[in-house]
Amino acid sequence: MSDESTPLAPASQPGSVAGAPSENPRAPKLETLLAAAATTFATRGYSGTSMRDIAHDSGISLSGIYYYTRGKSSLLYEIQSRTIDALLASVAQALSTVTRPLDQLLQFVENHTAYSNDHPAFVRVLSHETAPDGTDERREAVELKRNEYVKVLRDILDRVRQESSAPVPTPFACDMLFAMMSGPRQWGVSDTEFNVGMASRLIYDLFVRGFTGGAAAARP
Amino acid sequence: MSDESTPLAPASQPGSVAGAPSENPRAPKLETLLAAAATTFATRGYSGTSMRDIAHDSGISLSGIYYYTRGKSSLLYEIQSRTIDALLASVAQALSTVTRPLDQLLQFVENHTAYSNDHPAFVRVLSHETAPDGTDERREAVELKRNEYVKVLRDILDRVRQESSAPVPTPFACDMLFAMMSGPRQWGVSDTEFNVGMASRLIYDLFVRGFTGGAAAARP
DNA sequence: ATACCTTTAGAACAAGCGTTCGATGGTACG
DNA sequence: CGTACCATCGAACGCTTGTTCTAAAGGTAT
Repeated sequence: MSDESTPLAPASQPGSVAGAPSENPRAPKLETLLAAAATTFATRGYSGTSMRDIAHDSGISLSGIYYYTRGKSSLLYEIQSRTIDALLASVAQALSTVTRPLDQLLQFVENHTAYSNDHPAFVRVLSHETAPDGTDERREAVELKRNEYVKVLRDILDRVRQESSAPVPTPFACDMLFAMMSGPRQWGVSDTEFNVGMASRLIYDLFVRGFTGGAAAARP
Repeated sequence: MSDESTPLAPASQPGSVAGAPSENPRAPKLETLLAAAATTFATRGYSGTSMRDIAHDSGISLSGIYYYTRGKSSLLYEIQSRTIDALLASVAQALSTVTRPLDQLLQFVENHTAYSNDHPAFVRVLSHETAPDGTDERREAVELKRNEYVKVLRDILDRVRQESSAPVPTPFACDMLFAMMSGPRQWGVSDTEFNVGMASRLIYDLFVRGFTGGAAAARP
């Protein structure tokens, strides 16, 4: 059913870290293309974005895009896949430095908020957009890894709950926290701008005080 | 510039309340149409929804739609306009019953959560979708009323803050609370299903305990 | 039966869509 | 110089889009 004619690129790590570019010569332009596509997807939505829009925004000609990617839905998949991979990797590294549940929670919040602040378009596309093309094992793969990411937070919350006998059920609290962290804001875009550290600390404080019975605080 | 040839309908109240249908004879079918459009917009997105999709889902023929509405973007505007009007009306009524800030906050949360639960598609379209057609005074009208709705909550939070000397800035807290209330959840759809009252109470408790220093509770 | 108004739907339109094709210029190596 | 390969692009394809046109069916009053 599926034609895997062009190998097209094994895909390096997503975090836009300058690693070893010698492996795939056309990787850097792919990166540019994905960044432009992510921005346009994030602002206009997947269905609201045409390939001509992406061509215009990326500076690559319409037909030139197909030299780097297999099509529109592949662009979306690549963006989502790289983003969730990067989130999983960076949160794993962040969590390895602390052990106490509340400290791990703070690490998770800070890591997620920071990444969302650094790559807003990518995170927005990951959490808000979905390919309507349907029958795809690739979408399921992204879904799987996203559940993995959610499970990391849920496990942390479970441990926090055991320590402090929190009254709010864990899955529900998990949803609430993700909702708080998933900027940009939908309703009343607050004119006051915070730096990333301030915002993540506010979210952490607000949530932990509400989740546990008021006994907050964590200091690594 | 704008052609207002067809009067088309002064539009009754949105809450799908059976009032006096004698005023506009084609109102009931318009209601059906809007409901179908809202559901499809909510699931497939505005750009991802074709007029043929709406025709199929509503049971009205493609060209028949244009007898009831002026076009696709008018459908979106009508949905959003009616929804924000209904939200403003119902929250005004709910707030008139109580005076203490914390009680008003609880009323707001319960009202918004209940309405979102009763008309999920409409609220989702209101908060997530935007007409890309651009130059429209109608979009600005919706935006204005939405800001009005946000201001209601912000004012309540200001009063709560004055009473309890909360450490979190009000606009930020307002965004957080809206994020918590704006279901359906984006990340890890919690398998546990609550009834509406339980969910709104959980959100209220979680938020108030985090916003104020832990002194929660309100009982009307 | 005639005239009129409301409501519906099939057919068609131009514009825009994702995607493909063939051709072009540019290096690298014989 | 010639050949092969890589990167790139304009033009075009078939299809879907939102919208309009035209005609006809159903109902009621004359």
